Amino acid sequence: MKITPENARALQDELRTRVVLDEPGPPPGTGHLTGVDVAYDDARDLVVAAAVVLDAATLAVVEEATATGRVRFPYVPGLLAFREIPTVLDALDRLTADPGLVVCDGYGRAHPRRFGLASHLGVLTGLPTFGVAKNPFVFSYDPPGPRRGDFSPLIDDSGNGDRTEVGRALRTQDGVKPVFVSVGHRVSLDNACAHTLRLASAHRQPETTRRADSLCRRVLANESEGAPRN
DNA sequence: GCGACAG
DNA sequence: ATCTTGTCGC
Repeated sequence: MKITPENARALQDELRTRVVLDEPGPPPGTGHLTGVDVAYDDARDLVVAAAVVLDAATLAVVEEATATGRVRFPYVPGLLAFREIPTVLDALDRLTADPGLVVCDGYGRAHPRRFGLASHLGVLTGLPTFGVAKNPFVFSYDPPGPRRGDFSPLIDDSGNGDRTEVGRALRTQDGVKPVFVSVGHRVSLDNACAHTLRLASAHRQPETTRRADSLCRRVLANESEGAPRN
């Protein structure tokens, strides 16, 4: 059956039962960290995904891969994964290196049904994943302290009086707006935040996201100006 | 019913 | 996400 915005929510509820939340994940500074991101050209119906593997100890680029596809799903808040994941999976498949821990541009558990992009990608690939988003989406938080490393809980208070912690607002640079970290698959929140801080030593956003973002934008620009596609 | 709402 | 130049500051 084709996935539509109507049945996508039910699919999320089903896939959510496969998320693993009781593993700490790889310790910071070891193995590989892979950033994934996507860029769109809606007018030309094009989508380009990028996967960039970094050495966790040095943050040096180990390998890059991209994939191009057609836009198959509209942007619907809460259903972002269905729009982004097909092309992201293609890009990951083109990697030779072990992706290690995957860092997504968006949410994991911080999602209306606790199954954001990072959770979805983790379940589909089996890889440890977490998400780092630029906005708090529908959640609330008290501003963390002003220094790099300060954080506060990201709260879902949409329920019946409950205030579930779904992630963290994490300050990655002194005096700069925090990023919003949440667990995807097979990683603890503490560990995800530790990785994020290491990856964001020079900028607000983690190096994984910055690298993947610039790569898919670059490729999309080339594809749009008539370069041969694959 | 209407508006808000990751990217 | 995307549309978009110069400009302020380290």
